[in-house]
Amino acid sequence: MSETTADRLVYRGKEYTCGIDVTLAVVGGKWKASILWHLAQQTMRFSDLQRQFSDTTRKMLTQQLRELETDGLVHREVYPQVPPKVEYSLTEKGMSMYPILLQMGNWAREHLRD
Amino acid sequence: MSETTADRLVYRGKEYTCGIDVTLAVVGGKWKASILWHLAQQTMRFSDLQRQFSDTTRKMLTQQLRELETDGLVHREVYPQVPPKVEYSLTEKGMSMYPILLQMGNWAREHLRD
DNA sequence: CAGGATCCAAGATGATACTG
DNA sequence: CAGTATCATCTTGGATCCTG
Repeated sequence: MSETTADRLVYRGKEYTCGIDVTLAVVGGKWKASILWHLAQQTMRFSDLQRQFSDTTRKMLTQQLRELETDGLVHREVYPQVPPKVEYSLTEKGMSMYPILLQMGNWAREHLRD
Repeated sequence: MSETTADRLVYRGKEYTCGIDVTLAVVGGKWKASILWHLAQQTMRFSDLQRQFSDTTRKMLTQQLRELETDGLVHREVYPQVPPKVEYSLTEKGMSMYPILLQMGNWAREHLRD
């Protein structure tokens, strides 16, 4: 992330009005917060994630994981064997997001009673 | 927000896998975080917000404000006069989100260097 | 001034089939 | 097992015009 003029931020070629929006761009995608939460509990194989997100297509899951990997929050470890084995885990950067995710969860429970 | 079975949450008719996703649904919309941040600084008229978000259409701004109002984060005060005057401010619930927004902004600055 | 209504383009997501 | 490719669809966001 780099700063330009008058509080404008640039991250990966896109402009944002504030850091909050950058964070939302990184963790706000569909399923991303959930993925991060699950990976914070334990390293998981792709098939484990598929089980957790049974109503999500493989395509979406893969896509979101790739983006999280690109942003450096998730590490993807490929074991060169047949059948393939791929494990996903959080990087330090990913871990650093965890406390904020917890607070977001708590906020919903405390403030959004129907 | 209410709980159903196996960690499933329901908020305003939609199902979510966790509270984090509910929070993201509420504050993750386009411009919403920015709107909340600005309103945390001061009450603003619609025209003030238009100036701040000059590259946003009235339609989008109105839509996002309406949703924030529905979710109880923003208060909309209409003054019955001609020409109309409408002021937007944060509710207590909206204010309660502010610390988390700040943390999200800080996280981006600390962890997302290009 | 502060919007609402309508139509359309673009982007995000889903279904399905195929692969090393 | 862990994907990719392609096509269809559903949802968002923008442009434009109208109103009390």
